[in-house]
Amino acid sequence: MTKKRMKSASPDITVRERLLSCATELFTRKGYTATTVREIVADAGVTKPVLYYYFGNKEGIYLELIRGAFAKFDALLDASRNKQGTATEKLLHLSDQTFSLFMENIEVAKLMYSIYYGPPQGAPFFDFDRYHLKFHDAIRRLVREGIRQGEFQKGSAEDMMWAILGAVNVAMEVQLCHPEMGLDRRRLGRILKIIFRGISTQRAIQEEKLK
Amino acid sequence: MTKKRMKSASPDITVRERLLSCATELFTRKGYTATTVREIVADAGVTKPVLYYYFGNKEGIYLELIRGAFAKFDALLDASRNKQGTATEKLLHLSDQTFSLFMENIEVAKLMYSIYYGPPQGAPFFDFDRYHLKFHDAIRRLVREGIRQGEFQKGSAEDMMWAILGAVNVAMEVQLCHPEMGLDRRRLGRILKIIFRGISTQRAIQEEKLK
DNA sequence: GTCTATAGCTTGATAGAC
DNA sequence: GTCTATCAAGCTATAGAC
Repeated sequence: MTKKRMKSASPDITVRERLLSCATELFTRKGYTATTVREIVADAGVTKPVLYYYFGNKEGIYLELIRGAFAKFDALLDASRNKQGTATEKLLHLSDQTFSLFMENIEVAKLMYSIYYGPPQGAPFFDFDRYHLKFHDAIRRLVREGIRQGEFQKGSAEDMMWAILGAVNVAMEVQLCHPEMGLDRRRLGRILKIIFRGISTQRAIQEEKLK
Repeated sequence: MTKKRMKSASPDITVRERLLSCATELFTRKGYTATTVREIVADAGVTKPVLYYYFGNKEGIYLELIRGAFAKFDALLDASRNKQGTATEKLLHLSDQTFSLFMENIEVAKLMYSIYYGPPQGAPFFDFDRYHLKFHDAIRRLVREGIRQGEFQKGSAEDMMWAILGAVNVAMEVQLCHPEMGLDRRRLGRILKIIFRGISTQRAIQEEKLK
């Protein structure tokens, strides 16, 4: 069984992962169109049929990259629904988890931004907005919960949602382009605290000690 | 003089502006590389030499677009320095003005995002980050002023700056991709009020009535 | 000068041996 | 699962007709 298979002791995950990793790097750096299948397989140290075996075609490996990242995000949103605690705690946790996931997949994130904002490149369509909306909804739901519980002020849940989203969003984008600015998890947490203080009731501020 | 010049009664500004407008639309929709000088002049209803007369070359008309928008932003920052009022008022005003300028130049903004985040397209370099930093600095300066005046809490001006920037930033990006979501000037103002409540001292909250 | 046809290269994709 | 060898479609450049 383990005869001539030294390299694949950890099974074919290695080759597959290496292909995904190289594809991400190239798609991000050169763009989807400008990246050739030949380059990807050369970087991964395999031959073309290997890529076609695992992913079917060029669109396949691209979609796998994107879908893989968003599958993790879906799992994160699911887990968030079962979390215990105050709305503030849940919102902090969701934001932190989302930001961390973004950081773990920063290369894929760069690619997504490039596709989303960049010029048409013939890359297969992916509904990024669907996930934007999912995130909006998750935050809005928790904000409404906080209002119901008397934790947040009675006011526009929509406005509060945008304030929170703005903080998470700016943290992600600064990490994307200026990681040296140090907008890390800890700082994002502090920025969110500012916003929670802005939307909390006096009572909640006393109890939670948001300073 | 006005013999065969009916069209240019409002002088050649019209032609120049029309070229800029058509170039923006094409660069944005198809990308810098994919747009040809031929297409630009065809859309503008002029001939190639007209473009070369006004802008020298393809890079020239591109840089003129970008520089034109940022020149207005520079003027706005200058005007902001001479503004009277509390730090909160100044920050609201600066944010509102910046957002409005963004909206007035939304097509150019789309192009900038496409260049900034998109794949390399051989477009001439422009230092977008310099303007990011200018905006950061302007906000940070006003936040520090607010802290000195006892208007904002003693705390990290950096964190407060990011919270405010996050709101302005998310408003711009939502307008870019989802104008139908209604994140307009008025809503941005309300979102900022939330953040100001989060960073203000109790005294300032009483006086300013940030609810 | 302008146009067109074609040679030659690059690309995504596959067949079949091992 | 991975390789060698090869294909068909699309692009660029240019030779050569007009």
